[in-house]
Amino acid sequence: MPFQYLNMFKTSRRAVPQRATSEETRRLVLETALALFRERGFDRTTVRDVAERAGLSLGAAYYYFDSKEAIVGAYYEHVQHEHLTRARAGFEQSADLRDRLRAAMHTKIDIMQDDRGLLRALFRYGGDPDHPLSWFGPATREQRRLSVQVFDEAIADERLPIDVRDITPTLLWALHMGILLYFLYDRSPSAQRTRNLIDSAVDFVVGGRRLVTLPLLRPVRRRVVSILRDAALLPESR
Amino acid sequence: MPFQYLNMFKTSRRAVPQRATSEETRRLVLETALALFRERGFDRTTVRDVAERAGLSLGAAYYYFDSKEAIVGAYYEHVQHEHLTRARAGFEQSADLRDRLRAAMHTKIDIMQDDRGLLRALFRYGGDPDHPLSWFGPATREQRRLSVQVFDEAIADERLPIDVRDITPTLLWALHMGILLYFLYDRSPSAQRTRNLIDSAVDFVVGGRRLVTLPLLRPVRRRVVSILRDAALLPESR
DNA sequence: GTCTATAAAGGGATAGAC
DNA sequence: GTCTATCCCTTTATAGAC
Repeated sequence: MPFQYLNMFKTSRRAVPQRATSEETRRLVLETALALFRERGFDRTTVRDVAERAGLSLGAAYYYFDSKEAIVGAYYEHVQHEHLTRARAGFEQSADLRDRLRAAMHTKIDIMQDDRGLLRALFRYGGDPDHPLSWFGPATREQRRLSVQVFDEAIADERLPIDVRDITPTLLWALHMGILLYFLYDRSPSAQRTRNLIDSAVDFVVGGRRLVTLPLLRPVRRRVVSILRDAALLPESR
Repeated sequence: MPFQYLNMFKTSRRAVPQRATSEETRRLVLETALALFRERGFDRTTVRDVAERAGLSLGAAYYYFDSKEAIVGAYYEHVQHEHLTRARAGFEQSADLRDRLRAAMHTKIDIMQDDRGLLRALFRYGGDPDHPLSWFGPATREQRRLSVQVFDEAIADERLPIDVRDITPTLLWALHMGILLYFLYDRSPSAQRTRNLIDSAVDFVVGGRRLVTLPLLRPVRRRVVSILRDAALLPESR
C-alpha cells in the first residue's frame, strides 16, 4: 500500500508548506471514493471502505472530508470545474452557435458517462430543499450559478435582445437538466439516445434562435421573462 | 378503537359478498397511512404504526397491501383518479382554454396541497428507472398515461393541427411536472407562488396557442414532433 | 482511544391457525 | 379476513480486546 507514504514527511517540520501533498491525498480520497461508488454503488460504499482502499486510516479520510456527503460535494465541484474547462475548450474551436451548444451539452455527458449509477443515487436528494446535496436547493446555488455560466458563455458572442440574453442561459440550463434526467433513464449503448436527443434539442434551439427576435414574438418573450423573474427562477444579479 | 368492529359480522356466513366492507377496510388502511405520513413523515411511519392506528393487526394490514410501497402505489392511483374527476368537473364549467388549463393544473395542486412532505420523500425514487414508484419509470406508465389524459381532455375541443394535437398533452404534462418540482420547493403560504406560476404559465400557453399554427412555425413544430418521437417521449398509441 | 465482535432493537415481510 | 407468531435483515448500542 504505497499510498500511505504520500504523507510520510508530514511530521518533519519543514518551512515549505505541504499543500501539494495534502491536495494529492485529498484527491486520492475523492478518486478512490468515486471508484468505489461506481463499483458497488453509493449506498453500499462506506467511508471505511474508501479509507482502506486509499491506504489511509478512517480518521485520515475524515480529516479531508467531514462526511460521505462532503465527498459528493467535492464531486459536484469537480464536475462543475471540469465542465467549464472542457466546454471552454470546445468554445475555442468554434464561434458557431450549434457547435458551442453541442460542446456545452456533450461535455457534460462525457464527464458523467460512467457515473449514472451515482447520479441515480444522488437524485433522491433533489426532493429535499434543505439537503446540502439537492440539485435545486440553496446549498448548491453556487454550483448552479457556475452551471448556468457555461451556457452563458456558449451564447456570449450572439447578438441577442437583452431580454433574450438574460433568460437564455437559464432556459438552456433547464433543458440540460431535462436531458440529464433522460440520461439517467437511457439504457442505450454509450447513451446513444441521449447523444441523439442533445443533437436534436440543439438543432431546435438553433432553429429557434432566428425566430425569437421576430417582433411578432416580442410579447411572448416579455411574458417568459416576467414569469421567470416572478418565480425567482433567474439568478439574482446580472 | 371502534374500527375493529367494522367487520364484526364477518363470521356470519351471509350469501351477500363482503366486498364493500373489504373495500372500506382497505380504504381505512390507506387513509390511516396517509394521515401518519403527513404527521410524522414517510420514513418515520411503519406499517406497524398504520395497523395499530387502524385497529388492525400487522398481518391484516399486509393482507390489503403487499408492502408499504404498495400503499404509496394506491395513493398514486387515488391522486390520479381524483385529478381526473376534479379536472373534468372543471372542464364542464368552461370551454375556454385558459379556464380548462387552470382547472387541470390547480386541481392537481389542490389534491397534493397537504402532501408536500410525502412527495418530497417519494421524489427519491424518481432517479431509479427500476423502482415501482418512480414517476418516470415503466412501472408507472399507466399512471402517466392517465395523467397525460387530463391534459388531453383539457384541449379536446381546440381546433389544432394534428401534429400539435399529438404532442401538446405530453408537453403540458412535462410543464406540470416542472410546476410540481417548483411546488416541492415552494415555501410561500398556501403555495401562493406555485399558484401564481400556474396562472402565468397557463397565460403563456394560451398566448402561444395562436402562434403555433402560423405557417412560419411549421418547421419548428415538425422538429419538436420528431424529437419527441425519436426520444420515445410520446405515448405509443394514439 | 480505537477497533471489533456481539447483542439488542426496529421494522419489513411471511406462514399458518382460525 | 384477521390474527399470532416468527423470520430475517439492517441499524444501533455496547462491551471487551488491542
